Amino acid sequence: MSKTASASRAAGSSSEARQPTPISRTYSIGELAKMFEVTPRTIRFYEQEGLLAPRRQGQKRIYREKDRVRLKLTLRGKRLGFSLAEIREVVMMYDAMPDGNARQLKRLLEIIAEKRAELDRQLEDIRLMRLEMDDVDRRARDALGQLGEKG
Amino acid sequence: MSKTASASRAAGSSSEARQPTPISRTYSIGELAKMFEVTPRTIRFYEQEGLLAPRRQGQKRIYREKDRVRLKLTLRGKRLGFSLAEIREVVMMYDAMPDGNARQLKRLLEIIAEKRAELDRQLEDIRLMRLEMDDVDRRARDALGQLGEKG
DNA sequence: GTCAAAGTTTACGTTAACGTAAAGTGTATG
DNA sequence: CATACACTTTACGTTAACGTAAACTTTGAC
Repeated sequence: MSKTASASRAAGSSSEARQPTPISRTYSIGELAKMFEVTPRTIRFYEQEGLLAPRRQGQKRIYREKDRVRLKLTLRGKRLGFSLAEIREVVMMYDAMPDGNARQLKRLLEIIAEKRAELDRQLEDIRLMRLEMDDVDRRARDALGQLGEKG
Repeated sequence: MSKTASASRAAGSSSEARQPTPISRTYSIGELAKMFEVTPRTIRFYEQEGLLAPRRQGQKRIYREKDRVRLKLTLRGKRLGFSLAEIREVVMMYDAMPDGNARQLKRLLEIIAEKRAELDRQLEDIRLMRLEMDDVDRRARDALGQLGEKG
């Protein structure tokens, strides 16, 4: 939010040989960190908070596609102002889904509905804030114009 | 964000006599607090952080329309995940506008552009998150349906 | 083998945004 | 006049989300 992080668009070379299993490669913590512009510390912290659960190869953490996706979703949630606790709630429910009982599933639907309502509120907030910024923008340009004329 | 604050819709009695100056009434800190569902402490804190500057009547803080609007904007910014420092930046620039020099005005326009870009990123994040939630929702309902059939 | 790079654990530090408690002031009301 | 209520200042406490430092292991390169 306050990071001014310009989204890094890594240009993939289009001449890569098709992988046999293009979906199931793994990542080190450093790779993920660079990929998402966070520190390894952050990723370990998310694990500690129950948001990630990478395999181990000896001592080292091995991240799979699923982990990468989870990290992506987590960071997206963060950008939208959700707390890690809130994000975990959704993520864990989602994982518990396949064998979930009716009560759990209904709870999940409830949570989803809540989050959706919050997103809707955010959309409205964004809309209003944009209007205000348009106004400020216009005034500033006007003022600049005035300065130019009589300057 | 994590407050589950249901927006309180205060039903205004429609039989109030028309105020002579309907726009320039004042508010106590408690009134504003209730109005926006925050504590007085929060409002005082925002003042301390340079986001509000109410008049005083003796020792007591007197808030005017302008202050109320500022508080509203501040809370909106917060809901969108902006820090108080970021919010202050915009608000103070805005206030310095009328007599602003060209450099300040351009700086303001820059800030506005940055914030706008951030809002756009948020819109995209919301869009993606919604898609994912739609998916989770559908799966959960399917699973519930299955349980109902073979239950 | 050794050196650098990347990884690990443990633990204390930091910042933002308030919460909470104590102690005092002002005023309207029974 | 006493009491209740809303307000004030001062100051220490708390939580989330990491940062940072220290000390150690693993691993590929030379």
